[in-house]
Amino acid sequence: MEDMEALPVRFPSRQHNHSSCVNKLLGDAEEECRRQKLRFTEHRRKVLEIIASSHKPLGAYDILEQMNFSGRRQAPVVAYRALDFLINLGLVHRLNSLNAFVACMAVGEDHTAQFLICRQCKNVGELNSNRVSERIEKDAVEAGFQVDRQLVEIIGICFECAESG
Amino acid sequence: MEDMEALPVRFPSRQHNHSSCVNKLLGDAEEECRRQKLRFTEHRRKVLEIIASSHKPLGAYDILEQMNFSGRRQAPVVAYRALDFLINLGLVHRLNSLNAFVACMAVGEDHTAQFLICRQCKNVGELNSNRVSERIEKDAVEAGFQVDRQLVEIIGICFECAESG
DNA sequence: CTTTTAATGTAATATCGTAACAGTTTAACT
DNA sequence: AGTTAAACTGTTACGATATTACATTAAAAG
Repeated sequence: MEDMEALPVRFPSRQHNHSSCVNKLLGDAEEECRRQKLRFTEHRRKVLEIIASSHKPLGAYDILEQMNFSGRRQAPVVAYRALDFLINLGLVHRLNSLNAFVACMAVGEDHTAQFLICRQCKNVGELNSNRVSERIEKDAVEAGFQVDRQLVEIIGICFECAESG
Repeated sequence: MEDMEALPVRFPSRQHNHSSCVNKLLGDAEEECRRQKLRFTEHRRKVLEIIASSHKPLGAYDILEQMNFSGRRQAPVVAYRALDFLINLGLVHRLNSLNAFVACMAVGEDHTAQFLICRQCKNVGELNSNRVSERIEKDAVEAGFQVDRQLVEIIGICFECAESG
């Protein structure tokens, strides 16, 4: 028997308002850092803000370009350090097939994620299907493998691009 | 009701014989190229041979190191060109989380693959679970996404490593 | 046997990511 | 407050991964 619950999925629609995403995410980050007694420093805030302002994945060097605080160019390591922190907190995800980063769309929900990458508009959505993650877990175990982590990236065409040809 | 067929999975055991893998794969490659009227050149053969001789994923530069034909070092692009060719033929897979390449273990079976990456011994196995790929396909479609390609990498501990501590 | 297509050789360069280490800030503890 | 330990930052240098561009050669198709 199929599970009939609605499938949690977030795919950014074309005209949706980024600034509310950004604010929500910054708020979540602050709260999470307070809870875990971690420091939400300027670099970290800035990087999160940059990533959250785009639903297209950004490379580390794209992010760097937007970090020129006082005309001064930051060293790559600055971006990577902030990214590592944000990824560990679960606020940012890394897309391995693109060497790029996106903001998490389901912060704090203790979710597994599968990424939906539209090869036309380049937007990235997040599918949070427990059915998928459980299926992978079960089959891996059946094959004698102990799973730590799943990386699932799905390349294709999003709803809006399919409609508009 | 669950599908009770055996789950196709290939994980290289520690003492298995590489040279038979290599020979099988080279044979498959030749046949496939004949069928598709493609050229199985020296570079391509050599790269496939190198990759097939290892069940640990190899980086492009690892492969290059083993391509020094006449003491002469090849340019990176030589390896990448051969890799592209072999990947398109389905003889080699790319592991995005490692920037590395492994030989396909199920050539010609028209399979989808999920990769099992042991973080201890670094060996990589191939799980060919239609249940997984169909679950992903279904859920993505339900989420309004048209799937072209799935990239699934599973990080964990393989059977042999789990046993031997 | 010539035309066209595919593959190679070669150099240069772009892109992505990390190591190492000195200096500074912050938190925690007398 | 003053001291210590831990975390963060600044800076330089470098390593690893991957692609572009273009001239040349080899193979297949006509």
